[in-house]
Amino acid sequence: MAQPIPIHKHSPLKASCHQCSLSNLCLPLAIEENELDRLEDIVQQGRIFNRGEHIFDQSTPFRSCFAVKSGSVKTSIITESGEEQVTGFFMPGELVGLDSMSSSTYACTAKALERTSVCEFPVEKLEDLTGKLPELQHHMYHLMSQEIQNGHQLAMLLSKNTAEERIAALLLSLSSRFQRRRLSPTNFSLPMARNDIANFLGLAVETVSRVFTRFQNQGLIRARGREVELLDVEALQLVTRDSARQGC
Amino acid sequence: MAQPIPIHKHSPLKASCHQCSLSNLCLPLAIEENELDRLEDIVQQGRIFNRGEHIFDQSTPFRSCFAVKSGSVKTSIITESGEEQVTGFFMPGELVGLDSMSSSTYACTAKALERTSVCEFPVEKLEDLTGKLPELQHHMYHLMSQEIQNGHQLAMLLSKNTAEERIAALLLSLSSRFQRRRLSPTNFSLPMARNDIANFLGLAVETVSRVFTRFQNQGLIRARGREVELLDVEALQLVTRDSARQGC
DNA sequence: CGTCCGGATTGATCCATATCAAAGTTGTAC
DNA sequence: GTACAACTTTGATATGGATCAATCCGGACG
Repeated sequence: MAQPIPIHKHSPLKASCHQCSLSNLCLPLAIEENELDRLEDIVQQGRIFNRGEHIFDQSTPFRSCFAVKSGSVKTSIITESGEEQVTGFFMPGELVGLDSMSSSTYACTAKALERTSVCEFPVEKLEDLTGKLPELQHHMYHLMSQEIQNGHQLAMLLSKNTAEERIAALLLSLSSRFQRRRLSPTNFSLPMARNDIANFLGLAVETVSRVFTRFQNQGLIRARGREVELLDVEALQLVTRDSARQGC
Repeated sequence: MAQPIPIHKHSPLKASCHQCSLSNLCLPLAIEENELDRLEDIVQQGRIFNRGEHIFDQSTPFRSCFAVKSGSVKTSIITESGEEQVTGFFMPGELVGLDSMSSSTYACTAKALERTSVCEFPVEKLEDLTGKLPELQHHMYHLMSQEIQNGHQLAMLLSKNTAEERIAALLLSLSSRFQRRRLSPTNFSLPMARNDIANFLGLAVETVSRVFTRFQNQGLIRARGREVELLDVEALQLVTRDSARQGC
């Protein structure tokens, strides 16, 4: 019997960091061209997940970090009682799993929000490599530190800002992340449901919905379902700084 | 003219990680006895700050991480508008500044909550050293990852939990951190003001105060000013899991 | 082409916590 | 010991967003 060609699992198209369009965002960013092979030696490319599939969950033994190659990923913590707290959204070029480097199983659950492909970096090998490439080590510290800062930023949003401010901030964050990938910063499609936005921002779905329509009525955005157009970026930025204006 | 003896700055009592009582909590934790010298070579010990003094702020160029040796430290972000968001409290054995490793100036402001001494680890040297000691590198990843998780935990608390749950969680967190240092887990003195607690937990001071008295009336704690005694730890744990119970 | 179903929107009501206001308390400097 | 300043507590009121309850929409599928 002829084996069907195993598209994803066993054709690990080695050596494509070199030609990956995300090499200026992802880990290769920190590596000299001539050292890139060493990263390619440890990466497992091309794993694909359909919308809704888990890349890992809190019971999976922690082995690897994952770089999003295409699609998008939602991470969340599920409490004993089944409650979910969305902790982040990850877009192409971003690294998922850094929060788990202190645990034996993953610290969160990662789910593909759409058809998503990821590159897998086994941490043991990654740590070996960062021990040899100071630039890469530095970059890892950089990424982790940024993730800590993101957390603080989120905490700030949650504890001090109104629903409108939180949503404006999220839209602008997404916008700038699309822009980094040279996609339109004003015209994009949200990878996540209203529910996920609500959960992430500590709001009720209904509130998210209402704020979207309010923004729409004020001419700040145009939104139909997940399609969003930012009509007035400056005004949105003003919204996020409203808490600032209180002081004046 | 005889120079006065420069107590802190130039008598860097080299080599005291060896005999430091926190060596099982702090960075030495990850290092073999015989490699400990290499850490001591880069650490600057014994800097002392009085209550209210800044160890660094957001305009200070980022150079070093600081391990708390005694006392305690509050970190917070100050926004352009002067608003403060407390991002964490650090106790002896804990490392301050990990969130800044992606920036040229510190990402937050660190202030001594009481008379506090810290050990300074210049990051440049620290990165060199972690490149050579895989165990230490691993430990750095571990610490940073934990800080990310703390952030997620806090976000969860802020977005899903009531005032009582948040405060119970903080008390229990402090309790277990005192315990790690072999101090009483039920009888301690809060290093921070009600205001800082409120800010950290996204509450108004008045609410914090009210919850403290409510807990007291319920016989969960005894509190006079900053002195706290946890009378019923199990009940407090139940409080933090109240959100869980909703689901049953 | 209708039906069904999950997600999204809209409306009405309620509540936890903020906010405002005023004492009380503690520490500390003189 | 007195007095100021900073912190804490307590009370009364207001409100942003949660919650409850329909209804609406769009896409998958028979």
